Amino acid sequence: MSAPVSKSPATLHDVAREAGVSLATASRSLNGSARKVNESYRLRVVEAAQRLGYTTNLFAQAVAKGSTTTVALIVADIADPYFSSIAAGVIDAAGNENLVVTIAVTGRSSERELDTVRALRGQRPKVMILAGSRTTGSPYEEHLRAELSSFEDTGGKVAFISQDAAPFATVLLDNRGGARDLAIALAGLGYRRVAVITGPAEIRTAEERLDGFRTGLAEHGIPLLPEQIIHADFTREGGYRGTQELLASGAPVDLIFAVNDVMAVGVVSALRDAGVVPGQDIGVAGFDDIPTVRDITPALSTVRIPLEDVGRHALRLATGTATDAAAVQQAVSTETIIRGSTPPRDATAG
Amino acid sequence: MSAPVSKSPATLHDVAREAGVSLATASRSLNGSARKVNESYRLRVVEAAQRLGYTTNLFAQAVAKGSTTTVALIVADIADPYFSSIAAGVIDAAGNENLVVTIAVTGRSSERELDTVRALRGQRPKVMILAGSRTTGSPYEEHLRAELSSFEDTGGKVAFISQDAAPFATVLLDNRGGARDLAIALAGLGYRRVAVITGPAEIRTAEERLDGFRTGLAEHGIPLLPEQIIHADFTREGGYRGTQELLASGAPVDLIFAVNDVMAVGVVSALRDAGVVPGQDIGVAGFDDIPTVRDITPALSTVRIPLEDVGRHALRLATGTATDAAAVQQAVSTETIIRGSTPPRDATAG
DNA sequence: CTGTTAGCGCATTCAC
DNA sequence: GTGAATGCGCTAACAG
Repeated sequence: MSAPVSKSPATLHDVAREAGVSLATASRSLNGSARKVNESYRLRVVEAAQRLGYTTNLFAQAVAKGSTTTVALIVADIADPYFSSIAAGVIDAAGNENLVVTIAVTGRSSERELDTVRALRGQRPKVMILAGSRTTGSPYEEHLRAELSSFEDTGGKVAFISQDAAPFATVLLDNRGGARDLAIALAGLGYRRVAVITGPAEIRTAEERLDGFRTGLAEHGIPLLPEQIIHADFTREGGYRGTQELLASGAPVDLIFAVNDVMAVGVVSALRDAGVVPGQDIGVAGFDDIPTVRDITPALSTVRIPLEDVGRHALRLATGTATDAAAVQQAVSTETIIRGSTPPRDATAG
Repeated sequence: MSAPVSKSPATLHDVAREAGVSLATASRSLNGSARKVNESYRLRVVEAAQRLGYTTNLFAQAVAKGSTTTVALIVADIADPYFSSIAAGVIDAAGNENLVVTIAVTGRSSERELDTVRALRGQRPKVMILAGSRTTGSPYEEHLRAELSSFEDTGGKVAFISQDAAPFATVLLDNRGGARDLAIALAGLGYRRVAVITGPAEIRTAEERLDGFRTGLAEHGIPLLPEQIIHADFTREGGYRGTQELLASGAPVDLIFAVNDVMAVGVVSALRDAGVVPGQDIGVAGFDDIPTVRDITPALSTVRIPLEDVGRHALRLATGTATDAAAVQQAVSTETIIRGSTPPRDATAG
């Protein structure tokens, strides 16, 4: 017994024949164009298509029209809530414009990022959105820019999320300002001996947040010495290990700022595992306001970034749907959020 | 001054001309085929391509070959860690086979799911992976199956994640068995008065877990009465509200089982907000073992599903890369994980 | 092994 | 308005 022969999908040609009209008429009545086809014909075509289970072959359409309906999104790690929230926003906005989004991950490797961009160009996406944070000093950065420029030269559009990546469109995250505001708020709560757990030095987002935080502290006359800064992976594990390292050093601390929430979550767990009560013995703050930080104990103080909006923004910026037509950069406002992880210091300190 | 004219991307034709060879030779040396082209020619072609910044137009390639390198992944909500973890697995496995994955979200609407599948068919993906859990009694289910069957008839392959969706390939999640084992473990710890916060009745995953849990309890002679079962949204908020409802009812409970971790997280927060200490006053357990449940307090007891593996599995199942060639269904083993949210009852109860 | 030619499925310009 | 013919970028026979 032979397996059922796999028929190939119905083509526009089939539909036209079934409806007894020409290929051209079928095309016109099914897919856009300056519609000027007799309603009765149109109906017959639509019905024939229905009967045959016809679906436009987007690839073929793309080849014929020379343009696609694809947007490529490149993230470091889709399982990271930071990126998955942004992805949700991008996908949502894309849906509104009838665009399909393909997602690729780089695992935070600049090399893979470059490879990915190159591979994705084969898709001839209408736009490419790079959500990973930029690194400094990577030998691939330059090639990446070249690749992206070439992509734009050939009709594509790219949008970055994070820091300024001129000449490309960018949804600017105010890392410095947000961190500065947070530092000021925290200083106002009475924290004085702070440590920062940051990411690898090449990650610009980490550096900017560290820098902004330092600035804010300085405004309150609080120093941030090199030994109070610990570099670790930009992940939950990084935050965890960084905290262990900090604790081991015996440095007196009343506050730990982790440059992103995912790390901060690791900080909180590490503290607890070490018998230190987060929020009580030591304050903890993060950055991003990912969904889970409301649910850990104590709830985490952080800097809110409207992640989904950022994703939506990026897409609209790239497709030119953004209301602010001229804007090639859109800054997103951040908001300091104080929760239980950083109670007023004078009230809780021993 | 005029804006730079957007050149169109270099075509294979351009490359061939630049290299002084025929179109066919260029094609052969650049993209696969049974390679048998003179090395010196190949080199010239490759260099020319490099010089022109040529990238294969995957769309055109797809049209010509009649097959694509796309896999479509359909999830309820990409920002939900359950789905984003699965997505990470799918993307990872896809990368190994040089496949690009496009993601679409349904927001848990069967109607949108159907629409999405239809739309995605236009992409002529090699495989379609449906990760959302199935619903029962939806008028769209039938249409969905028809659409998917038609998709398979025309050469596509579909894979489901969750419950049996014959005749389609499925990565089977042992919801019943996992929940049963959990119930048994929990009963063994001394819990007796349990409540379950489950999802909408149409969601099969929720029903299966509820059912399995009930079975496990029954084996210990513990009943699960209707009034001890609360239906809520399949989300964090659902868990939160369901708990409020439960608390308001005044029913005496020593354990709450939420049918998924995301809901369980809501349960824990609701308890805490109500002044009830989770894990101490009332035990809490979930299902899935999403990453964050390790980091909430107390850490959540749950049933572990290797989410990323599930994603990888699904892809391999669909592409036929699965080692177990004959398998059209792959069951994934679950593991009961007891953490701080369900300490031995006799030791903690007042 | 290389070049020529004919499609792939669709959009579109051009006559009718 | 409608249909026939051409081309999009590429692959796959097909000859040389």
